[in-house]
Amino acid sequence: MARKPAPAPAPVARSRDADRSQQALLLAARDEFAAHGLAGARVDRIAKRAGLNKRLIYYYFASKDELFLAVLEATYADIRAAEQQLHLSDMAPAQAIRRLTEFTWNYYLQHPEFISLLNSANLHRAEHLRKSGRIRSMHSPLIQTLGEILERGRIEGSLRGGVDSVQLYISIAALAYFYLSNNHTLSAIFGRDLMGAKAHSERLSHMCEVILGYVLRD
Amino acid sequence: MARKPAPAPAPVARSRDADRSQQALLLAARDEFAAHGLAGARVDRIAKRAGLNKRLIYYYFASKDELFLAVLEATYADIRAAEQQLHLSDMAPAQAIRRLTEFTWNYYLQHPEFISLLNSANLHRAEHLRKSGRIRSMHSPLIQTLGEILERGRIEGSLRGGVDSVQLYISIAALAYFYLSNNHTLSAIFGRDLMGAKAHSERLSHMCEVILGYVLRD
DNA sequence: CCTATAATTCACAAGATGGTGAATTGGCAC
DNA sequence: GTGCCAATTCACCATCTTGTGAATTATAGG
Repeated sequence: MARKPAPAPAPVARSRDADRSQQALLLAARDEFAAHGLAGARVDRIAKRAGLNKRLIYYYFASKDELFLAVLEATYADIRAAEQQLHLSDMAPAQAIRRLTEFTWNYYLQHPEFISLLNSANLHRAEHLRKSGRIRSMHSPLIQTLGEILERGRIEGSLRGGVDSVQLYISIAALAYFYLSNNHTLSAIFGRDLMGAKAHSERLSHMCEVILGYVLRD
Repeated sequence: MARKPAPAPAPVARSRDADRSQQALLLAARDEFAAHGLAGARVDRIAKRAGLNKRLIYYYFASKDELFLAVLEATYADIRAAEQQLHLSDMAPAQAIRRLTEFTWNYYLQHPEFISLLNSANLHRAEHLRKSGRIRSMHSPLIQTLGEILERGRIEGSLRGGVDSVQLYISIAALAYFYLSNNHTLSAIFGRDLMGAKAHSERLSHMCEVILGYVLRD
């Protein structure tokens, strides 16, 4: 019955655990960077949020900027993993594009830190990303899949031809991202709540109409 | 020939000029905030860029945050002034919407600081704007104009019905804004230049196709 | 048990940063 | 020309911020 002590690393709770500490720092840093931007983020606050000594940030990540890069890498890894679950290639072309639109909207909605972090990365001209070989090798495979879907739809006659998959991908992302990223200024200007459940479902409907209205053959 | 000394304030170059100094600070601040964000911006650098003593920032604007607000207000005033020149009501509905799309694209393209400043404002949940009565009274009149255009098009049969003018306005802005705001991360991921002249004209074409494809009656 | 080393804590420094009180100077009205 | 006030300069501070050298402690392996 009783097995011998597992040779595989038994995840016994230790008071010292490098992996756990790094993960805690990464999570705390993600929240801090998302909330305040790179320059507004405070290293002390990250350590406090993680419940760890500030020195560990430099022990594991060397500097604030490298920690930021690590956060970005983890963030991209997360969305890529979620994209993997989509299986768009198994679906009818129009259906696949609707699915991608819905996925994009829901992912951004459920991961507001993703939007904020990307904004910070762009404020710094994506210099962190460009230095990261790890991210450059993480091109979204979605672009190729999307291209195949568009081609399939064109051949079978359900979709119009001449659609650039990169432009389309950017547009789908744009319609969701901008609404969520700029919701504070937009609702200040329009005096209209954009973040209620009803507003959200209306936005998604609108997005699908715009995107499908564009790709569907007349 | 020679007129008498103008009774109106002769804009003789004075070594001391409150208006000129405020304007210089505002411009320098706009560039600094756009380049580094609110937290990343340095008050000393703003003064230096303006060629003025740092103390003047506090003399005229009281604090870094109030200076940021002043920059936002000026920025909004600028785009509102540009929008005034559009005269969309004089045009055929479809033409007006194309015009608005082109205007939006070109304005963002020519005013990258606008994008960066809005991102900073949103990072701070637009708290600056919400405190500013001056901006809350600056609702974009474009929304109403756009609503009228959509209605006009629906009646004459050139445009489809059931289009929400706020959703449409946000979508037009989104397609331009996201592309330009996120161009660094996007081109890092896609390995494709997005900021060349050709890429720009392709993007504008795509935007018009998407928007017009949506509003035009089939 | 003991030891080597990885993980963590501690105390601190060097410089930057937003902000301010008080002195100074230039221009305008008389 | 002179006096007044706004515009500008000067010197300075208190605090915050990233980062580090060295000491300490837990843990795994022998």
